[in-house]
Amino acid sequence: MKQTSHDSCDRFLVNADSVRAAKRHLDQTRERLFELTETFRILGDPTRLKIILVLKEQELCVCDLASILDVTRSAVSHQLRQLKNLRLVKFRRDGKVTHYSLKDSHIAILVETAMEHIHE
Amino acid sequence: MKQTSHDSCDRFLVNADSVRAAKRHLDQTRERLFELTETFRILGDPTRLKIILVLKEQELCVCDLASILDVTRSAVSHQLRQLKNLRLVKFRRDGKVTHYSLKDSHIAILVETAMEHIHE
DNA sequence: TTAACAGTTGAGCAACTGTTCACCTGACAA
DNA sequence: TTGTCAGGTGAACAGTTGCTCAACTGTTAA
Repeated sequence: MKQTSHDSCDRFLVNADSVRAAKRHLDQTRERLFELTETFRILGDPTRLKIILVLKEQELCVCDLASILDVTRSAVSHQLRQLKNLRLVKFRRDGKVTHYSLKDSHIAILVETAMEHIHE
Repeated sequence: MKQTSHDSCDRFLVNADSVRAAKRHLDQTRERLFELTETFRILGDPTRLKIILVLKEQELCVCDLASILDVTRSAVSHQLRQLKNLRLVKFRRDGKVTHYSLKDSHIAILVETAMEHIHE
């Protein structure tokens, strides 16, 4: 059976109020929804999550991050750019070396909350 | 310049202790790290996150979810399977209709924590 | 100047992912 | 039985993504 994009069903009219309420509820959080998804998406990659986890403990340079995660400096740099774009990390130049650290504690708190709630 | 997989640099020996400590720290959370990443990855998709957000408020059937999210029932069903696999949602058959709801409050708390910490 | 090094960047590619489509199952009503 | 509806499923496709490679910038030391 062909399923249309709207995909309304016979039950639609029965639950019309609930559905409308849910649509309204989603619409109200629409602005925040994008950055919320982005934040989770960024943390949903093993390399990036590991970067956050180790930066949560100490400031580190790209070279050390590459050594710890066992990937190339290039790979780390690419991922750090994404973390910079989302303003999750900050950096400090010191001669040839660039030291990275978490921009604020919000992301660390989020990861810790997730860890607490995962092994239920 | 060729970057090896291990990508050790001259600074390696200087920070050897920090690097080793970070590696140990990562290794200790290794078991939990997979499910942690999976949880964030699942929430990092707009369709799945919206499903969680509306199920947080009320129990809903596939048909209504499709109507609310404006996608096909098939798309909703595919995503619900992933949420079932991660044990984030539960369902209740009632004749032809399957009602979905959140399995427990952990995921809702996690999403709420994220919302609080995002618009800092 | 020159060489070495830390880090960045864009292109390319292989792997993954979310959606749609078509078809199927199971429940219910006629 | 037959038709209809809610929902599930696999194949296929288009779009995305994370990595590697090669080349580049900027800094430091010889």
